[in-house]
Amino acid sequence: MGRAPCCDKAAVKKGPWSPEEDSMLKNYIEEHGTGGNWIALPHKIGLKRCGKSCRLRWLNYLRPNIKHGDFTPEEDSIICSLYISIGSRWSIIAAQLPGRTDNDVKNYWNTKLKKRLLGRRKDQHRRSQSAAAVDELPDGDSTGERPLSASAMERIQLYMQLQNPALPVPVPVPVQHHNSSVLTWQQQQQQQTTAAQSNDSFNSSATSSSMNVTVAEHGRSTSQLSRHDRPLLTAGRQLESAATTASPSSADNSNVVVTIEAELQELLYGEGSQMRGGGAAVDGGVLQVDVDWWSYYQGKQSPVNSWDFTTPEETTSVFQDYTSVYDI
DNA sequence: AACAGGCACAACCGCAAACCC
DNA sequence: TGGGTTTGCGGTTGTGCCTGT
Repeated sequence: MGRAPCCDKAAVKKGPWSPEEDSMLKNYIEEHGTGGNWIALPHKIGLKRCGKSCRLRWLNYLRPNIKHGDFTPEEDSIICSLYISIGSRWSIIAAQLPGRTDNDVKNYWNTKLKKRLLGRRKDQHRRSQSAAAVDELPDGDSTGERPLSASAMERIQLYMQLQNPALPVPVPVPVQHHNSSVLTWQQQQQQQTTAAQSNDSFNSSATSSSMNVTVAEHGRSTSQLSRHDRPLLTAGRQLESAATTASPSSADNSNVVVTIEAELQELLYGEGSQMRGGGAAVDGGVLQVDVDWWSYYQGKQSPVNSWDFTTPEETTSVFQDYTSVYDI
């Protein structure tokens, strides 16, 4: 006996929404709100739709102030930077882009940005080679090691290619236990749990203060946080924890992140391109980076980031967390 | 003009986390 | 505190449009 379905699938309409359905849903929510129960909502309205479908339609399309299409270079830059920093956390990335939804960002990444970034280096390294290697990886074993996710692999691939296009595309190697500085997946999970438990109040950390800014943007104080905001807090915790568990053995590449940012802009917009008067420029073969990017992370510019990377070193540590585990 | 393939976007699905009783 | 319910998220699929042949 499986999980109970969230709705009666036979009695529920699927597929594209009609303008009539849109207006019914929009009018009702604007007048009455969601009532705190999406499952019950379609019945109240008289819509033959699943509650989840209503929620998605509202959040991704009908909600006020939704932007569609035409991402700006600034948005491109934020998406790429955050993707490399934290992976496919689309809701978090979208939270930094006012008016954008996670679905929008995800689609934009998958259909355009990823191809733009990886595609430019494709001539040098056949991606099929790495794809085959990833396919052959085991699904994990009894020791609890987790295979590298496609997202993480992609990020490392991007990173390695950006760092040195001449290198072959890396193939992840499951962690060996000979190096005490390298944490297994289980150990990291354990440490993250411990870190979360020892930080229950979550008030005095940098994470909390930056969270407050984000929440304020939505017109609510921290005390008014609903559970819908908490994934952000959880993500902040996880990132904070990941930063502290990063391997110390691979410490000194604090400029990696800003270098990635600079190169991202080159890949996206061409060599020597600059944004907002900042970004990267190539000077005598050495990348000169104006760290405008970090002002996002430090709350100096809007939109403000919603977690607690306060230095490039911390984000770099998160990246190290991925690379160290797989002996890359 | 017809067809195939690619692309972009909307929508769905399954799972895990959070909530509530 | 445990179990059922709801929500949110990320991955995947479906569909319509566009472009090239």
